[in-house]
Amino acid sequence: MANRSDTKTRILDAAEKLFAERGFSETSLRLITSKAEVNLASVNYHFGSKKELIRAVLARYLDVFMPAAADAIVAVRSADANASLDDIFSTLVNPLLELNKLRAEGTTTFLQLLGRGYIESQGHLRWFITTHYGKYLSLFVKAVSESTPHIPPAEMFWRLHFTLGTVVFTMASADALTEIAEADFGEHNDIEAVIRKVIPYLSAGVSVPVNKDAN
Amino acid sequence: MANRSDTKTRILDAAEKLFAERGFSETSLRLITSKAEVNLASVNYHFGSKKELIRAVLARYLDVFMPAAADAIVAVRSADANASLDDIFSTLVNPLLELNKLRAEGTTTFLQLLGRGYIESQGHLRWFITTHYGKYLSLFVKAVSESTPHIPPAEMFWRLHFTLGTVVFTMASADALTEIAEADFGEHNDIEAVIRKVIPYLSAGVSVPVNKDAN
DNA sequence: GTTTAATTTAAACGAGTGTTTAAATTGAAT
DNA sequence: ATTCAATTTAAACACTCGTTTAAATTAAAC
Repeated sequence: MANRSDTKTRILDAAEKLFAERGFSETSLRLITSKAEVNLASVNYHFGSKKELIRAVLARYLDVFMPAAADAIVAVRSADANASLDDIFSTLVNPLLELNKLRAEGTTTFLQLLGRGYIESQGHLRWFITTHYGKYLSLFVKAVSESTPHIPPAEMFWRLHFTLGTVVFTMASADALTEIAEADFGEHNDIEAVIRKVIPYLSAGVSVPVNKDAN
Repeated sequence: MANRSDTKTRILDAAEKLFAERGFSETSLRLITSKAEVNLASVNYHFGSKKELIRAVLARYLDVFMPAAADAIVAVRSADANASLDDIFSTLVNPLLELNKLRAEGTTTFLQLLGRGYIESQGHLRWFITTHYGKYLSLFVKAVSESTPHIPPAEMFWRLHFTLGTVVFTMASADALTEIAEADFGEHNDIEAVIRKVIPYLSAGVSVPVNKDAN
């Protein structure tokens, strides 16, 4: 046993779990390698550095999710050229849930990693995502913008970042929130339930008419 | 010169700026004390520990903002018992902008600190805020809930956390976002403009009717 | 002016970090 | 069986971190 890819995978599996739970900078390589039951130095041997390990962890999900999500959006829009904003957002649900087939808790882990990434990273991760997956992001922005033509581009810029904040923050603390919700209201929510709760919230916010005479 | 409170204030001023910019764990005491031009050990002498310094930095804003915001909300609701959700959110704008009179860039700094706090803290800050300012938070939640009676409590729990995520994330990266917006769309936004952009977004999301037959 | 307390200072401590090194081990090809 | 490259291993390196210590300095009280 223990062929080449085994150690690499053990590291990735342990790292993604810990990164999602506690964030990147709060997770040491020693903690990762002890959970993975591999030697400390093997991280630098297989990945070169901690930064590259972080990128590899994210890439393993993004390489699956991004094309699937793009395909789904293209399909929906060619089936219905006037797909609503809610339709566009809802289209992302299936590609997200498909990640559970990739690995156990895949959807939650991916969303939490995404959240940690956007929250923590100053530069290297943002750069990595926009340069490697920029064309997908453009497609998403285009689909959203064209489904809500009454929102001017500058306003849409802000609203999409509001949306990113909502998703990222919610997912980074999703575990804690579902626990509180269960304790306080007795309703159990899995990750799909949370996603389906957030979509109407986002759709309403992004598409609300701009009040010209504000202030 | 350099009497007792001078050193303390120099530390707080330097710390809040750096904490807001780079986050708590990414800001070392050595960086703070060098910017403040005080000795490294004076942080532990005056504040006891880094954690207590973080709390002191936040308390300096919360002690001003929380009572002012609570008063404003009470005033609005007694003037108009049917104040809308938008009214409630808008009521917070003035207390926020008043922080600019406390210190230069006070509003931005406070909101960014709040964002960093909710993003980074695992326990001690959440505990500090809820135990010291819990009664104000309850008042806010009550005001929001009663302005949107068609949203059941469990759903409101989630939507308020979505809202928290939007605000916190937007503010933590507000500087970067205003720069991009200026470069890409040529429109300059100060902190007040961003606040006034986010309020309609939040109001629409929080108050959107619940779709019973979702899924 | 002397005493006493408060504050500032330089230095070190101990623990933790990512990374590198060089030797040991493994697996496959000859 | 031997060679050779790939991989794993234990150890050390160089650095940063928050915190503590004990001496030096400053300010206040008597």
